[in-house]
Amino acid sequence: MKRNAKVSTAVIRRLPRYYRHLSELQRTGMVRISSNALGKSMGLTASQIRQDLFCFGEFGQQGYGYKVDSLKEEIGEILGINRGHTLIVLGTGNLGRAIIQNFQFSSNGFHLLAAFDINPGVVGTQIAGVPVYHADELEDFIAAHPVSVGMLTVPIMAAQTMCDRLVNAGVRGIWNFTNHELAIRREDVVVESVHFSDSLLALSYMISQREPAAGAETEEELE
Amino acid sequence: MKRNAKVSTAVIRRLPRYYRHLSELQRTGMVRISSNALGKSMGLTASQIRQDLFCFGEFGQQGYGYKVDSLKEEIGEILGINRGHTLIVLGTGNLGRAIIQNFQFSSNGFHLLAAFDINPGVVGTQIAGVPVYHADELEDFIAAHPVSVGMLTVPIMAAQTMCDRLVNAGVRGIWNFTNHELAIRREDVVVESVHFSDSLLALSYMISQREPAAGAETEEELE
DNA sequence: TAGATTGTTAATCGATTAACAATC
DNA sequence: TAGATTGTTAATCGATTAACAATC
Repeated sequence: MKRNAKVSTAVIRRLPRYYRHLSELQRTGMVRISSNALGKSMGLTASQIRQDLFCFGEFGQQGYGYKVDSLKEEIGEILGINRGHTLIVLGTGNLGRAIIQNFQFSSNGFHLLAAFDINPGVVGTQIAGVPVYHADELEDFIAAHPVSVGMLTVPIMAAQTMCDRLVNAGVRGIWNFTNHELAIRREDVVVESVHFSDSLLALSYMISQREPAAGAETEEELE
Repeated sequence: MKRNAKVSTAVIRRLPRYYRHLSELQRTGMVRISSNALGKSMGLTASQIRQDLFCFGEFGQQGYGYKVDSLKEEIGEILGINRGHTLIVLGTGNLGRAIIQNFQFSSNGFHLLAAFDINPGVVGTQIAGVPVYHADELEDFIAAHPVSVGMLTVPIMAAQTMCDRLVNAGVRGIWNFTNHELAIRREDVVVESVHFSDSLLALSYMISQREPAAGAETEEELE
């Protein structure tokens, strides 16, 4: 991979893992690490790590390795953690509420501005300090506050409509937790989906591989 | 990819997407589909789809394409949806509760048996009809009921301990929602992690690419 | 039958790994 | 200095795409 060439999604998907592992190393007080040691702890080759970093610049020192602190900072910079990104939540059902209450938006570089819902029982309240507005106010809010990302935790029936409204209002990205495959026309808006069911089905496949096939016990009779 | 050769993770990750798209097509009443049309709707090439399916067998008819119903069934079979997999939930905080209440376990081939917690306020209650037991009872429960997968929605501090207990008790897979990178010794136990922060950081990277760099507006002054 | 589309092999492309000079 | 480890190019490996005979 030549530097400045288009970075592959494989590399992009590893960047947050690097960031997470480096944060962990930092917490344990480790000051420096070699590509070899980092690779071993992450299940990657040293070569791959150096190749990945090579896409973005030079972050190490020959004969020494990488300073944990500064490599973490650099990767955070690449990921856009210091860009002041903002986020709003669409849908404060169980999942939306759970993520608002538990997820560390700020340590991932996002400022959670507000949530939106249509349920009169929650509109006007706060969830973990985050104000909940009526969905009717969405466009006005975005016009008044720059919003980088809209997080979708609405019922699947409302997903595409709310997505369209977010895109039209000018958000840069959609963080989609619904099971709907969102259709986006604009080239400059990115969708990132968290599909729980894809994840569980992949796990289902993997554990099924080491099991006797369903109904295999009857094979004996057939022989 | 030769048939019966080891199936790559890239293929495994696409299988649930096929399943999801075929379910969607089925819902819209579509009876047959060609690899070409399916590819177009999923953003894949027809070649890739046929190559993927070739790993597992022959599911289409020359000159006709694939029957949506039966291809969905076949892929479900490959994913292990009909194997009677079972699941328990560890940790009934916001996230655990949200997933218990919202996620369609049964349509993904899993039977949700029970949840476990240590909070006296929830132990002994039910969540969406699922009984909540004390974590102390975990091993006894698994000994009495075959459990395929343990879902981890515990606080990060408890993640590794509960993971170890699940593995020792004999589960086949861990569905990990904590931010902890679980260490597993046994070769025959699979971990599948849903890392919200990896997902959001990847999105952060993608939206940052099309923005002026942070502080770019000062460059003018430097020239 | 003719047209369409699969199953499957071969070709291409891209990602990972290996190698090593540069250098701390 | 000698040893270690990076940055970077080259080699290898694997995944995707192309091609086409088989056949519905």
